[in-house]
Amino acid sequence: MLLTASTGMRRTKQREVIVEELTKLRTHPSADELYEQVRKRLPRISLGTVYRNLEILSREGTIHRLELGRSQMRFDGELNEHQHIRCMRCGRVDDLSVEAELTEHDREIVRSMGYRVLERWVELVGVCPVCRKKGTGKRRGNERGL
Amino acid sequence: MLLTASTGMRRTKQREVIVEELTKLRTHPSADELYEQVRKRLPRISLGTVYRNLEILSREGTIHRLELGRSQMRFDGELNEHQHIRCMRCGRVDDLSVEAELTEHDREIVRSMGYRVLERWVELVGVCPVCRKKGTGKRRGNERGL
DNA sequence: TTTGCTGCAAACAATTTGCAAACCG
DNA sequence: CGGTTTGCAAATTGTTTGCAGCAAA
Repeated sequence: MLLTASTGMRRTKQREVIVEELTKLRTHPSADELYEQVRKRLPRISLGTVYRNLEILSREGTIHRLELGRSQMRFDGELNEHQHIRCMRCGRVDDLSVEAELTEHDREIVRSMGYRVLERWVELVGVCPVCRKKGTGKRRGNERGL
Repeated sequence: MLLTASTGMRRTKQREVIVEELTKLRTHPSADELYEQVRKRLPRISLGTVYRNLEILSREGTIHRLELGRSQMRFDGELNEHQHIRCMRCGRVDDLSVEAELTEHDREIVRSMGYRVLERWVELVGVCPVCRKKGTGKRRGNERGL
């Protein structure tokens, strides 16, 4: 496991197993699913511990938190609108119009997986101008820019 | 407002105002934000009514529910992984490797908006092979396929 | 008059937090 | 030892649901 020194993070059995099982699973598990998996090796671990570690580990850049699940749903009166840019700090969502069409090759991949695609969702995640002015605040481990 | 006839939907003041305010707001409001807005015109409306209407209206295709907010967060031990395909019926998420690079023109647009982009998220939403076999179930208003 | 719809409150589900004990360095 | 981390339980937050009365069609 990376990052134990400078960050003040400690190496605990729980954290170790959480990372191991998460790396092993290739299913993008939810916190709860991962909890069930980890529990097979550490029956007395609590769900809260799993949540706390996922939070810390993703902040340190050891794991990745799929930002698709922001806690709130959002609605739009405009139909056929699937491109947005979202601020990861304040949750603000703005419209966007970028290309990102699927190639025929892409379609073929999807077909071969047996999926029927109904929506294409392109979302850029970043920091909005307002939050950028407010200064850094809580930064992610691997902030690089695209 | 569309769709009142065949669907058995009724035209109520609440529904009318909800659609009006949602169309007026260009901010992709959360249910709660929309509730606050609607309350200025209908002070006695309940949050439950707003939720129920958003559900009905999006099922009928009058508004769009941004699927970015599925209720659970998901985690990944693999970093730099941002392309997925998700089943809208069962929530299953599979890896995917499609193009969808940003063009230089796209980058310019984003820059001009003042955003700093840290993640590019491409998600295809559809129906997975398992759910397709299970048959149609609850269908969306405007299912077309991409 | 027949359902669908509403307000209200209670129920749920995912996640977070307070606290005292246990543990890492 | 001193600060982190843990297990547990209670608290929060966003969303859904049961119900009795109200109101469109």
